[in-house]
Amino acid sequence: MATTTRAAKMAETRAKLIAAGRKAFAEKGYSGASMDDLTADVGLTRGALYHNFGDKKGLMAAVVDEIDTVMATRAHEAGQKAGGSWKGLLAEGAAYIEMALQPEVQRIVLLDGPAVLGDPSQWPSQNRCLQATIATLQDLAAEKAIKPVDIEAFARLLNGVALNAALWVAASETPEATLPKVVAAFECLASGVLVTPESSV
Amino acid sequence: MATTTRAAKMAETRAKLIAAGRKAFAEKGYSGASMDDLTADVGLTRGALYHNFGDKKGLMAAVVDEIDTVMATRAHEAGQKAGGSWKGLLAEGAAYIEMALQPEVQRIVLLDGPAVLGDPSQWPSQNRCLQATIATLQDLAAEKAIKPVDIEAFARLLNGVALNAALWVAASETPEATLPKVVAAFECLASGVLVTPESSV
DNA sequence: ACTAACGACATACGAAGCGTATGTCAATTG
DNA sequence: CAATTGACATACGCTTCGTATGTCGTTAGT
Repeated sequence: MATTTRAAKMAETRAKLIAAGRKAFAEKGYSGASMDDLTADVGLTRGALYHNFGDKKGLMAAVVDEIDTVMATRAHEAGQKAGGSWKGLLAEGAAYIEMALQPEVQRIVLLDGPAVLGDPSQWPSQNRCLQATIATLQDLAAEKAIKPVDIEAFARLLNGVALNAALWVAASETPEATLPKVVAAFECLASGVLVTPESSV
Repeated sequence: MATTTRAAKMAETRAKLIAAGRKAFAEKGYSGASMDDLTADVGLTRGALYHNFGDKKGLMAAVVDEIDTVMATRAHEAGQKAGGSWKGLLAEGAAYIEMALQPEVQRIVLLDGPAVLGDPSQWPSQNRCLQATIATLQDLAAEKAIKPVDIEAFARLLNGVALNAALWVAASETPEATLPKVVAAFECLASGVLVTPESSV
């Protein structure tokens, strides 16, 4: 396998471009990032970019998808580790909030992403994460632990809260002090769906 | 008063530019809106724009502030009309969701605004709206009707839910059918703060 | 094995758009 | 009534995006 196949080489350039885009978009913002510069940073030109991703927005979509997918899996894992469906739901939300504190996530996924790619609820990666939340809520519904609310709507709102919460925490002057208050408020909001106050399912 | 004073004339050009910006930003998006075109639409040039607002972002800030201020007052009025603090909180949220269904609000305030101006929680107009929500929550706290949660954090999250909810409703295939489900989910989330389930304070 | 087609990427070109520097004219002021 | 100020227009340079064209290595067909 000393011979690098062409497909592998192309995958490598794609990976390099995504990495460069991730860095540039995070540091300069989407509109501030120059395609000439970011391709040159990895020893390529815009030719490679337009061949692989179509246009600037295409690279942005790839970058967002990568970050978002990692976030979804991490949140899901956090939910699995917690004991019980209800604890899992809270852990999932907390994990989201904490991940969204990274400047890279803030700038790319929360601020520029919606402007460039449109409503996040339409992104394929967001939908993946949404499925996890919906599954957890369905478990709770099976246990008769929650009110008869539309599960998809509730799940979308819950995810939205987590992202919004992170946005505020990061922008606050003292993020460390704000974080626990926000997590508490998040759990308070989420508990609205429970039939029995302070349940521990 | 047949003589138009200079200040009034300048205020008029400002108003014309804001109106033109509102239209262009809503139709083309922030990055797609050309300053040459939008100023020409009201019989001016970019000279007037850079003199009055500094740069493109300056006009965007003025446009967002105008829209956001109207939204805040409308939501506050809706809250006042409802009977009781708790009903008022729900009415406020519902009003926000419904206003955010307008394409103009969607595009300018929810999608492009954060990318151009940064985290919405830092906008002066958003803070005005936040104060209203906080005041309502403080009323509820005085009535001992809610849990001892950090009021500012809860208020920010609640506002975030409303905006996020609207974003999803507008993007859904059948907004009319989705709206009631979302409002129900919103009320479910908000009820998490109550000490007594299904209160009617 | 040799040539023809194809794919991946580079280079060259044209078209906007933004921000600034400079110009102009009316209105105010002393 | 002259001088200055302020509101806005015009002109310019710079950067950037997207595409159209070119090049070279690789694969396929015989």
